[in-house]
This record gives sequence, structure tokens and C-alpha cells, in this order.
Amino acid sequence: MSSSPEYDPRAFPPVAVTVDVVIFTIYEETLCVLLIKRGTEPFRNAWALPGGFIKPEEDLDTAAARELAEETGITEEAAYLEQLGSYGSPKRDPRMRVVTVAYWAICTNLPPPVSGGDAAHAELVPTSMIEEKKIKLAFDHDRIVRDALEKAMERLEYPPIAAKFCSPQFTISELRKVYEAIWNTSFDQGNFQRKIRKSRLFENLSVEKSSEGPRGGRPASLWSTQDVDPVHGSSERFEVAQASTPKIKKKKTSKNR
Amino acid sequence: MSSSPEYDPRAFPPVAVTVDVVIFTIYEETLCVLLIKRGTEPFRNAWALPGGFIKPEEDLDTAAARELAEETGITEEAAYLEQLGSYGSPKRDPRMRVVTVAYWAICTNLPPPVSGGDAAHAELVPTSMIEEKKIKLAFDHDRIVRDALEKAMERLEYPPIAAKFCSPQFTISELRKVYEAIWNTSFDQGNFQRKIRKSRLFENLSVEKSSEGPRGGRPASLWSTQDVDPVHGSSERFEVAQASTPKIKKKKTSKNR
DNA sequence: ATAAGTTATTATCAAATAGATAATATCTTT
DNA sequence: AAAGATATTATCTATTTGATAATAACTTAT
Repeated sequence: MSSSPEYDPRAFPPVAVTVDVVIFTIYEETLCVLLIKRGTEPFRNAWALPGGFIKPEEDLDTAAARELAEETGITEEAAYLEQLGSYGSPKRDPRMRVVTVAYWAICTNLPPPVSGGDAAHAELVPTSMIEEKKIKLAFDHDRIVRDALEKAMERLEYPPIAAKFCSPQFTISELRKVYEAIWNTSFDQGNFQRKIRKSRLFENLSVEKSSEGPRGGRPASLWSTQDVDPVHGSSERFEVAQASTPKIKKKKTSKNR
Repeated sequence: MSSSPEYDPRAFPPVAVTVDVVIFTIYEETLCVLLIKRGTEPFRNAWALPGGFIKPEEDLDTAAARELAEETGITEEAAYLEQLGSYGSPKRDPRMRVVTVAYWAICTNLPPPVSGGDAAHAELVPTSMIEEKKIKLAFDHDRIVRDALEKAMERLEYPPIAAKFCSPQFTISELRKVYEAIWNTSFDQGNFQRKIRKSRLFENLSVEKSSEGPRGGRPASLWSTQDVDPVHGSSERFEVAQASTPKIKKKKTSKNR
């Protein structure tokens, strides 16, 4: 027993360690993931998550932030980036033992042809394509995306994280549309507003008014939220149960592209 | 950009990969962690988490389950075991680059001198000792335990997971005591019972009655719960806010041993 | 056997929250 | 000026929660 911490690291078979990042964004009111088309074997021409090896002097989080920046041009501060879990099935890479540390990220409205990235190879794919197995992913990336989705849904019950899908200043309707896109349902405007307003997680930049946005209608006030750091469990939280009105509202199933 | 999945794993600097397990149990009404005293450098004589290298043909989860069984003699089915996250700071092990995949586990009432384990080296330590930095842990295990605590608190809001601290059949009071030990507070008996009874997560083995247990008082009915598998976020959940009565009740700060 | 103590279970009531719906406010467009 | 659109506020009811008490079913001491 307890062979445990009594070991010599140099005596053991080496493993390659990579990071992969599941980058979520909302595009055309649909939750999407950034994927890259592989150009080499194995899994040539299959879609894969952006990722790569950790560098010798690089922390895991740093490596993930680097991958995120390389693919989207978006810095870590502008996004939300969190570790998801590690995947190390012995056969997951046919070449050798590779353990990957997966991360997931939220980016604000990525432009469709990914700026700064290799536009030819990168694409935003609706998560429904993956959930419904309409697209084939390399390695175990299918599983990783599913796990990321699950974790994201959990985290988004903490509204400041959902706000990461929005611009730094946003209207309550924009935030509501984020929830609607992700849960693929409709929420009641008034009740949603009530919840946001009494939640002290957001700050009303009362003077400001949304300039662009929808054509017509009463202008909305802008809101912001403090940076989300350690998402400790005891934080204020949202039930995303059925805040929807049962009237007719039932959003059309998410569209593909 | 997008240097991403186009790589050759054999071309990169090797990393050693370990698993470490944060094993929680409740001992003397106090939440404890199983630690092992290191016998070799580095961090000789410091406390450390049980753990070790992944084997060439072993999945990460398998490795964690193996470590759990080696230290506690408890099989995975009897416990709750979940991945916590990976830690890979370049300097976390002075000897070479070691990335560890951390897990956390819940075990039912481990006997104080750990059965099946190396009793001389293993000990149950109250988590408060670690939270209050009264004990020094090897490597970054301090951080790992803190993260595990945070994650555990999150998960325990799903009551069937909290029930893993109890025997397969338990009384509502036993379950309540689990919450009280972990949140270090008192909960109202009646309200707690109300919540459990209407939550459909537990099954009342109505005929049965607790035989042992407390000496005196009305006998409690026994309950069980289905096995908890994928803890998907949309599950029924508990608010652990302040179900406590504000009367006097304020549990003494957890005792050491 | 009875009383006292202990734990479990059920009941009750007020306060807070959530779901549903409507009313009002402030814009843009016709 | 009217119609349409979106935001914001207001109500009302149903449900849930927090607090407290009452009752039930046992064990132990007298």
C-alpha cells in the first residue's frame, strides 16, 4: 500500500501533455464552438478542438490562455477561461500516450470568420451539431465538448459568467437572450428583469443608454458586472428552471449554418 | 496561428503524470482528509495526498480508483470518486516536470486507523487544520485540498452525493449531521426532513427501522438513494443557505485530534 | 409502572420568492 | 399622430422557506 508519494519521477514512462480548449460563443443567437479542421493524420480532415503541447516553462492555465489567444486573438481578460478536466485514455491518441488537459472558454460575439486565426481552417459550429452527432470530431473531442457543455450550463447559473457572452456593457435583454440561446427556450422579460435587478451582481450604469441595438422600442439601460474570479460555490445563483411563460413561446430548434 | 492539432507527440519534452486523491470522510462529526506522511525527499516528513504514477495501460479514472482502493481498501462503487482538476506548474515538483490529475472522493465512515492502508503513515486530518494552515502539506497539495473542498461543497448540494458519507441505508438525521459537519452549522430538524421527504431523490424503506443509533428517542425510518452517476447540472438541488435556526445553535468550531 | 429525557415526525404560520399576466413608458417607423 | 416595438414596473397567486411548536415513539432512571 501507500506506494504513494515515494517515487522517482524520472523512473517512469513519459507521457505527452497537451491542452485543448472548447471555445464557446453565441453566433446568430445560437451557441457555437470553435473548431479547426485537421490537415494531417491521424483524423485528417476531421474537426478538432484548438490545442497543443504545453511548453516546458508554461503553467497549464498559461498554455490554455495562449491557445485561446492564438485562435481568437482574444486575451484572457476579455474572456472567461476555466479548466474542464483531463482526458488520458491510453488509446486516445494512436501515436503515443497523450494526456490532454481540457479547458472551456466563453468569448464575446466572435466574428464568424475568426479574426487572427487561420480562417480557412477555423469555423464556428453550433453545439447542436455535436450533440446530435451530425459532425465527426477527432480523438475524444466529442466527449470533451459534451462535458464542456455540461459544465458550462452549471456555471452559467452564476449570471456574471453568462454575461461574458455579452459586451462589457450590456442590456438585460441581451443577457436574457444568452440564456435563451443556451437553454433554447424563452424567458419572461419582466420576471427576468426583476431577478437581475435585485441580485446585486450587476451594476446599473443608469445614465447610459443603449445606442445601437434593436430598431425601435424604449431604450434599455446598460449594465456591467465585476470580473468573475474564483467561482466559489456559495455565490449567489440563478435557478434556470422554468422562468419561461408557458403561453406559446417555444423557441424553434436551433438552426445550423 | 493554429499550430494546434498538427503535431508529433514524440517530438516534445516528456512529462510525468500522476494522480492524487483527496479522500474525505467524516470522523467524530468532523470533516477529515486522509493524508500520508512522506518518508523521502523532497518534502520528507511532510503530509501529502495519496497518489502515484499512472500506469502505461491505465486510464486516469482507473488510476484514481486504484489509489483509493490501495489507501482505504474501499472499492469505487462504495465511494464517490470524481476528477477535480489538473495541476502542472513547472516548479511544483523540484525533480522534474510533473503534471498531476487530482481526484476527490467520499468514503463512508473510515475507521480512524485506516484499514488496509499503511496505518503508521496514514492519518485522518480535519480539513480545518488545512484551511487554517495549521499543517504543512507537500508540493501544492495544500491548494489541491482547498480546491477539493470547494468542489465538494458545490457537489454536496446534490443530496445523494452527501449521502455517500452515510451507510447505504441511513436516517434523515444522519444525513443532516453530514451537512452540519461540513458546513459547521446547525440545521432545523423539521425543515430538513420536509425537504428530504418531498425531494423524490430518496426512497423511504418505510418498514425498516434503525436498530442501533442513538440510545433513546423515537426510532427513525431508513432511507436509501439510487446510485449517483453523471451529476448533470439540471438535477434537483439543495440550497444549503441558512436552513439553520438562529436560536442559539452555533456549532463549536471543529475539534482536532 | 411512571416520569423524565431523547429523538423523530408532523403541523402551522408568516415572510420571501417565483410564475403568470397586465399595465405603463419611451423609443422608431409609417 | 398612430402604430409598432422594446423596456420597465406593477399585481396577484402559488409555492417555497424560515421559524416555531406540537405530537409521536422510543429508552432510561426512579
